[in-house]
Amino acid sequence: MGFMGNMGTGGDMAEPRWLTDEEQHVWRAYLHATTLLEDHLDRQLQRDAGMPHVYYGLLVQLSQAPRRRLRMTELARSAKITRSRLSHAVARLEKNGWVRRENCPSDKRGQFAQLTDEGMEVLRRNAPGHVTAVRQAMFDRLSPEQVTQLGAIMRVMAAGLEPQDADADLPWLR
Amino acid sequence: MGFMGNMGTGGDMAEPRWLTDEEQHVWRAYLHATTLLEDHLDRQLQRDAGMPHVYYGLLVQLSQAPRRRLRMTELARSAKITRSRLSHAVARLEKNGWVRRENCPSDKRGQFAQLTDEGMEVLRRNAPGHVTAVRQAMFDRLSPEQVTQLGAIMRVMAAGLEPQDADADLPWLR
DNA sequence: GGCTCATTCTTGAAAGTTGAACTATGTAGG
DNA sequence: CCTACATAGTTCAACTTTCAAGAATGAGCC
Repeated sequence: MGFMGNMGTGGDMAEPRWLTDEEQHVWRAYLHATTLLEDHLDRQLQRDAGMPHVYYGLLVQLSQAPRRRLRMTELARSAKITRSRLSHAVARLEKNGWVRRENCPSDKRGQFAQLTDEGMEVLRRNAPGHVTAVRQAMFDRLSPEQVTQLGAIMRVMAAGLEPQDADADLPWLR
Repeated sequence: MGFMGNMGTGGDMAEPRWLTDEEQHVWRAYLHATTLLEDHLDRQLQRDAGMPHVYYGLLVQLSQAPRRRLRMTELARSAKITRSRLSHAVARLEKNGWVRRENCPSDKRGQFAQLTDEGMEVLRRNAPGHVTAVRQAMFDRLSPEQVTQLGAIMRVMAAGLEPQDADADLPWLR
């Protein structure tokens, strides 16, 4: 008996639609691939750049923002992490000298996280290795069609999980 | 200037093949979708079952094993986590009464992790909610073709990241 | 047996994450 | 102005994960 596929009826609980055999296999493959990849990138970046993948992603976001800085909330939103987590992360990156905090003049509650030159340099040094790792794990293994398919699939999933869609199944609240 | 796409040449460092525009978008979508989904499942299970997604996965693995038990190393391998992490996790699950440790008679170093009846019951209670969450996030949003495509893609990626493939690009070592 | 090396699993400390509580500031309405 | 509530960001404690080190057993070889 499984806990994703059909367990048979008989319980007094509402029966969901269990996963088909194919769906179970896809789900398992998804879990394996995503956890292996995230672990792989975490180790690669921890070894080469001295920070986990999420932190590296924060630096990348900042590097692409105007004046290389973003409000904390904005950065948290675009990196898909909580503000609490970001506070800790930025504190650590600041200690490394890769990010600097700045007060927001127009809103005294606000803070900017700004990428320092040193942070930019860390990014420059590690970008080649990181891109290579991503390529070897994903793009060099997939056909062009698969890359396109993956993009479409991931966009659909991400759209369904965006916070603002939390009430998407509660239309009567709108 | 980006750190995944072409940054232009001119550095003294070996230039990797940067990501194309489409690859960058796919990569971004992949990161968003996977982190949003993992966060979503973590919160759902933490709220309903009182444990993170990885721990729930351990119970699922055990529930499908003969006699509902597995050697620690085997469980770690199938769940794609380190033995250290598993040790801590099982300690916690044991404290909850959901897993029990047993000595392996044929190898005195070995330990079995065995799912308790209580653990089985937790699984039973939470399986419907969990499957529903997975379904809403993934299978109910994708076409049958996309599900098949996703399976193929994830299998390719997972295969390339399996530990034993660490030397896959070093054929002269074999 | 005894040596060496591999394997299994655990441990402890440091690092990272979470969720709730908290401070401070902004905003809307009387 | 004042109250009430919302938003921005931080902090604390509890929890989880990682990495390196360690204890115990197994396996091969002389």
